[in-house]
Amino acid sequence: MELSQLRTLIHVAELGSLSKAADRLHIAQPALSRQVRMLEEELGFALFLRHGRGMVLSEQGKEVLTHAMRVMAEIDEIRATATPADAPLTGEVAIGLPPTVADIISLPLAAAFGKAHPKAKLRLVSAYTGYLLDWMHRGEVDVAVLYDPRMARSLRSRPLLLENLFLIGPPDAGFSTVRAVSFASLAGKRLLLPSIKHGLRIIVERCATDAGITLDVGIEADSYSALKDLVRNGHGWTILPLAPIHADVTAGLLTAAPLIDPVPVRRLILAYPADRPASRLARFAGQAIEDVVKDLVGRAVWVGQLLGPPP
Amino acid sequence: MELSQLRTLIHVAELGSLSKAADRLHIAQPALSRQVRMLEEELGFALFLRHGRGMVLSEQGKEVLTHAMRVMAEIDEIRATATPADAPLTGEVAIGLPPTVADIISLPLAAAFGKAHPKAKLRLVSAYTGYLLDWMHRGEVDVAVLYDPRMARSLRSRPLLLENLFLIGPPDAGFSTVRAVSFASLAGKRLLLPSIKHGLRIIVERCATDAGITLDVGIEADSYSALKDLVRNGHGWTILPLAPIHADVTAGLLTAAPLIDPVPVRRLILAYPADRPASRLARFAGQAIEDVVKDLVGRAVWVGQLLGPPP
DNA sequence: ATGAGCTATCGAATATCATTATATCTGGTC
DNA sequence: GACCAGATATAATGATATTCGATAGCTCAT
Repeated sequence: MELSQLRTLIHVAELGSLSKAADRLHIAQPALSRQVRMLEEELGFALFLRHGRGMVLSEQGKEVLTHAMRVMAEIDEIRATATPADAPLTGEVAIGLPPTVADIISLPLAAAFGKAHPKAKLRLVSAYTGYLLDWMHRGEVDVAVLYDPRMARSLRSRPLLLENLFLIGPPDAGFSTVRAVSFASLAGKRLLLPSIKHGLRIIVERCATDAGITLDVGIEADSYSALKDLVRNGHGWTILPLAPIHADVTAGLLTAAPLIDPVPVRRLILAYPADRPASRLARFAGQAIEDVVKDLVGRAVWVGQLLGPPP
Repeated sequence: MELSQLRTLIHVAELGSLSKAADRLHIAQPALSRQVRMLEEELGFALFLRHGRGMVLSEQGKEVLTHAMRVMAEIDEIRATATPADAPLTGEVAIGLPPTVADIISLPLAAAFGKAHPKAKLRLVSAYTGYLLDWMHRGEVDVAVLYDPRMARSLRSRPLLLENLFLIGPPDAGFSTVRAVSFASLAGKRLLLPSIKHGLRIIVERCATDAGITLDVGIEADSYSALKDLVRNGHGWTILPLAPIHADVTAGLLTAAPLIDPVPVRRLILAYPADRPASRLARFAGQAIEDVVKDLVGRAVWVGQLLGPPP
């Protein structure tokens, strides 16, 4: 088995054609034909199914492909060993972020990448934790911030932040971040919250139960920018982390107050896929996220308790 | 970069000598010299430090080595793709087990391997969770059963079993597995327990606190076979999972009773290293362990609650 | 039916790699 | 301090593999 054969496999599988792959790799097509054939002979089964217009991976071929891609990732790591740890890297990394988190850290994160690895291609994927989990397993996302799914069995994760949730109202509600509001006082107040499918809603409902009240939810909105707009226009209050609406608060468009008795908190984790080692860029991304979060918490833009990993 | 170069790197690094590696690989020494040199030229740094009696890895070389080994593991997986999922595999796998667990599952585990993969080399490593964690990180263990360390950040783990701990006494204590004993009734009784460093002792102490009593620990013994012998000879009672002493109980050498109020339980997890994908053999080992545990619990040899992973 | 587009095969040219023989280096020993 | 043993590096050579261009054979779409 040769590395060139694996590389050929990867490109042919992607392009679905020997000739196209030959074109891309700048080597003649018969060479690729031979490489594929030899690999198939060595393994004893067909990697591709030929059909007059090209070739597609067989089932076993798909499995081999995943391993081949891992091999190439390792080879890249070996090449990267040459360069010092903080040298600019190239390549791609996909970072998954929940929408509320993306809003607040996308900018500083991109800045950190621009400074440290200007040639690296950054893909910021904003989606709900459920989707992110799925994409992570499928290898389309390399690192992600998740709301603790408590079933991180196929993930490698480290705790990131225990973020406090704030009561958000329009300016005339007169909330202040230094004057806490008890959860019980929400009884009877009209609230705007995401639907029960959201982790955030579940947390809020549990707090309501603990406080011995039931919530009066006027409107359910899953989009949090919709929530913001509705609150700003006086349709009620909502409960969100402070970070993504911090700018609105300082601009006087919204007001926010800490909640207590109980304090609603949401646990954020930083997760890597467990079925393959994280690339250098992915590790850098994770570190950068931690740094950004630390900075935001230090500047009280994001309110919560930093969770370092156990030493 | 070629696979042969990486294989050479691995063997030379292990043997510390080009000539010895040449001997083992059945190729001439200059060939290896050339391969190493070419790899070094491609990477642009020294993989080995030459010193008249051989060569040792440089710091960067060590890092490259870990990647090279992963590459080889992936190549092995590709080769294994050829054979159907349940075909006999070859190779090696190291399984880490806490002593009490090793005692009860080593035999059926070895039997399962003998039947399914007779040519595979099995290494059963029996040690405390702390050591197993360490060895797992260093790549010397491929799968392990652990007492939940609750800090499995660099592990991929799945819950295995919530095992109940039993009160163990000599035959004349007259315990029965169908007659529960309350924790509170242990007050004033002479107990033999492992030292506080052990997870088991911590659990027992917490239960004692919950039950509002303090334990009278006569002898501390970390070796659990020593514990068994001491109990058998009337030096006191101890608290252990049922499984490893099940044979003694059926043989009438010891008696055991379930404890309640509270029920002391220990959480077992099945863990794989997270920094590299598990090999087929490792996955088989994990599956075999789950099967064995399931069987033992079904036959009431091991008393506890099976913890399937969430679907 | 026919042509476009693809893969498989063949032989010659080329490049690559392993081998043998030998030179060079290093570290310990007398 | 010179020598020797054991190890790595180098050179020349021959065997082996790989690539390339040309071409045959196949499949699908028009």
